[in-house]
Amino acid sequence: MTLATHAQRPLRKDAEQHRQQLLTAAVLVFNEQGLDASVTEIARVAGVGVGTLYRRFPTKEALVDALVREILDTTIQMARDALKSPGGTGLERFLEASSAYQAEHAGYLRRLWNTDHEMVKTARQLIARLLVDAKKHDLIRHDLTNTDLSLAMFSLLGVLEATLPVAPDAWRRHLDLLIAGMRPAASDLPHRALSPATLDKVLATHKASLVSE
Amino acid sequence: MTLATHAQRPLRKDAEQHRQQLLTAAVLVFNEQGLDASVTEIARVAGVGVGTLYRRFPTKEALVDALVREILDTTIQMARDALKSPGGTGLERFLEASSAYQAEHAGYLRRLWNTDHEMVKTARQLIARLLVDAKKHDLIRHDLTNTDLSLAMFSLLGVLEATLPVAPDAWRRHLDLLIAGMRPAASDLPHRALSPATLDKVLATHKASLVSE
DNA sequence: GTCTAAGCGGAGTGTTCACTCCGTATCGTA
DNA sequence: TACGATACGGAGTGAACACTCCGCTTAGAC
Repeated sequence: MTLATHAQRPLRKDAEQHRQQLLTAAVLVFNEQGLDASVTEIARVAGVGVGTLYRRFPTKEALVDALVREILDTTIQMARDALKSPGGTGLERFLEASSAYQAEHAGYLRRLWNTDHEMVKTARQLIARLLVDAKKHDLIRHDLTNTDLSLAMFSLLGVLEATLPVAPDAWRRHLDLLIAGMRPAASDLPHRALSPATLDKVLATHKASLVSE
Repeated sequence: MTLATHAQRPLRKDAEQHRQQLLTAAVLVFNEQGLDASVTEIARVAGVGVGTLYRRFPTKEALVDALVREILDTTIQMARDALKSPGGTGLERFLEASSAYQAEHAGYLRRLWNTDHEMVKTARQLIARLLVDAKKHDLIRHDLTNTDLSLAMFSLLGVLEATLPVAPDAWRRHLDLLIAGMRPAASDLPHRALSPATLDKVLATHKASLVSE
């Protein structure tokens, strides 16, 4: 939860506390109002001035980035934990746990998979291992790919964004459906999966469009 | 494609033409830049002044509404056509056809299911009939509900929004997965489906949040 | 051809943001 | 306790946007 990332010299005690208050407030406000929430509002909720916010985070973008790192951090940890699950059940565990966690941060989830950071690569590699493991135990159909799982994430995001305020658990039912579709079956899925290279391009482009607007 | 909706007295010939140009331009621009695209840009692409745009559509919201009606109109027609399909295959046909069509209007799809208009009710009733028919022929699992289909729509929207510019067909693969999950299976989906009433509330709230921001 | 209701363009208006600047306050060391 | 480095607040700035207003233009009825 603390997510250090201290650069060089540690912050003064009060400054560090304000930094934490800002991060907490940002989570709260973004979840309530979405990414369009104003920085002024975040500062207000945190109980500090906008000046303080901007001394700690040079742009609004940087603030969101810090939150995203925090999510990625937790997600990676969840994937690592899931790898210890017996009998190839790790993937399903991970999908459920990470969705539940992400449901609490849906306000800025779109930024999650669109960062260049090493962390995204790490997360995707871990998930790939979960998929291999699940296939090995015949819990998941063999024609399912890593890119399919990425699409499934976007799909859950779409459901989350639509339902969260009113039906905070609706994503569970949808995940049920997705997992049912992932089970081994007599015939392969009709269309070809996205290539990893294409998916990378998707993520890169998506990021660009989020920034430009 | 023409979507009359003339109020009382017909528009002057040039005015009607400008109206069409504006609608066409709006589709183009919203698809390229999303709903945040500026009204000025739409007018520019249409080759008219902003004044003209505002004489035809009193607010930006009204312009989007006109586009949404156009999509709903087509979607309803597709559902009607699908009902004529033999052997309970109508639902799958409809899901594919309407997704393909909606992929060309992804820029403002979020507004689709959030209008109060009679058309949404009509569309949902038709889709419900498609579902009943598919179940009758044992093509779709019996514990699947209408609200599940709505969630599936949001899910596809999430995929579309993320992939469209780079991989315009990615949604097909995801739809494959969804449909695979909808097939009859030995056990029911673990979690309970959303009630229709809750879904209605979801849509209403979603709309409100779109307007306020 | 004339006349007028209908339509037009785009500068202007008010508002909302992200972000900056600087006079003041506080931390923490000696 | 004193003092410099660090941090603070929030008014101010410029840009972007939705929407309005009004002097000019044009369609189309006679």
